[in-house]
Amino acid sequence: MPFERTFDTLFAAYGPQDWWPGETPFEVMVGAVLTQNTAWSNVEKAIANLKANDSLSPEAIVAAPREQLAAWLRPSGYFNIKAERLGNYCRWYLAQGGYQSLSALPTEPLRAAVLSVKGVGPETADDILLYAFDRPVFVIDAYTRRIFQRVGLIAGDEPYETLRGLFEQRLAHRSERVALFGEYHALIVNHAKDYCRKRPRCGGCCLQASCSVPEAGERSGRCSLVSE
DNA sequence: AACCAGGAGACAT
DNA sequence: ATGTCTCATGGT
Repeated sequence: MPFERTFDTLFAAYGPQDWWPGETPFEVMVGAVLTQNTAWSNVEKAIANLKANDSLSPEAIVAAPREQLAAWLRPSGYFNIKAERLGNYCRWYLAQGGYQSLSALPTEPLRAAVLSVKGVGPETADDILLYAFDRPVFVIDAYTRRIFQRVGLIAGDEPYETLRGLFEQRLAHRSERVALFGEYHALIVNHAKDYCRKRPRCGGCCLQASCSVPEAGERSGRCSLVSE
């Protein structure tokens, strides 16, 4: 059960992550779009701008002029593209009748619907499904590919859907899958932030026996999550 | 001062 | 199906 053992290793090292950062489902959705290829610290500033202008709602975002929205989103980078994508998402979201209405859909149809929004790809969609709609989908990001490639469990270049299916099936027997998947993805990202990013190019994979997650305060260990 | 961050779409091959 | 380019701010 390598997939479960990896989770146990990370959980033992870091404990519960209590993700996603965001006070409401809608804030989670906004964060999911804004964090595309972007550091979360930058996303926080953009969300703070929306809040400061009482515009963290689909209605306000749809009503805002593109220029205004782009200005608010500026700290999160790609602000013109993200203003467009966030606008697309909010118009779709309102047209579908909002959270309650969407919640009535089964997981796969809901996922297909979210994916139909231009600017929402598989990872963003799964962030939204998992953390805003509490659906048991496994999020595959660049870190996940890198870690499990180095552990030797995947090739690393499989299509997104292939990996999502693999992870979900290897963990299909577990209960509380929404909580498990949510913690798992959070732990992987946290591992990259709090450990790997501080030790770039250390030469191996942190999750192998020869490169285990160190005890708190320990400085040794090897990791190449941030690599080449 | 390069490097890269919790990707996705357009386009060519 | 599979590569390459673009988009952009901010921290290390």
